[in-house]
Amino acid sequence: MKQLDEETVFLVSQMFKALSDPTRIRILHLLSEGECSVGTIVEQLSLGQSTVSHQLRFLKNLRLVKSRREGTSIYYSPEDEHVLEVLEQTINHALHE
Amino acid sequence: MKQLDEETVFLVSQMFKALSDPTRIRILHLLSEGECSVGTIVEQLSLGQSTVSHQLRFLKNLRLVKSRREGTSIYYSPEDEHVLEVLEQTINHALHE
DNA sequence: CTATTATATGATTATATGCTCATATAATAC
DNA sequence: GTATTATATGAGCATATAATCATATAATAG
Repeated sequence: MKQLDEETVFLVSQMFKALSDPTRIRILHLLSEGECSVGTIVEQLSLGQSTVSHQLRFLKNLRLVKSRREGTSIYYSPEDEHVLEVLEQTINHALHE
Repeated sequence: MKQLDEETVFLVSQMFKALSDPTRIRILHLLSEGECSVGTIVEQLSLGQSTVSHQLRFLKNLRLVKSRREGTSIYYSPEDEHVLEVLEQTINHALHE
């Protein structure tokens, strides 16, 4: 794997950009423990509703989370196993250093 | 591992921020194949000398690379095995999808 | 000492990012 | 239909980021 083509580098950078923001890290980490409605995320993480919605849209555009509607609530859960693994791996690494 | 403390989240976000920029990804990937002088990086990746120096400083501050001087040249190499693993893992993931 | 080569640094600028506020949409209850 | 609840979206703003340019530093050659 000598030279990286531009598209690959861009894709990889996008993946890591998703994980480079504290708010998104906290949301993904929470979702790694199980599906949550937007409201639950807002409560659990003490974030603004708008902030959470914006970040969820960001994560959904990258296909890192998926959602389903149930009545007036929308439930989110992780969609990309690899990214979740990398996140949890790195959290453990940070915790045990 | 229920709640993440603020410092851990910040550390993790910093790690991923380092990997979230195409230029830094290309530099780290190149270094993963072996030690390089600044000039070599500039040539191999067709980047500005100043750009490379700035990004190397960024990576060095996060202890992701180390350097040694040899005459007027300075040679850089990766320092954090874990981050390098995560990077190569994700590059492979991106390539094979 | 001066000149040359390699690298680092500071300032500037353009763009990207993330939050907040206000408003819009969607589903349900009445 | 209106009211309520849950979520999404657009605009604005403040801050962060990354590239470029010019200049500074460090090591060596002469």
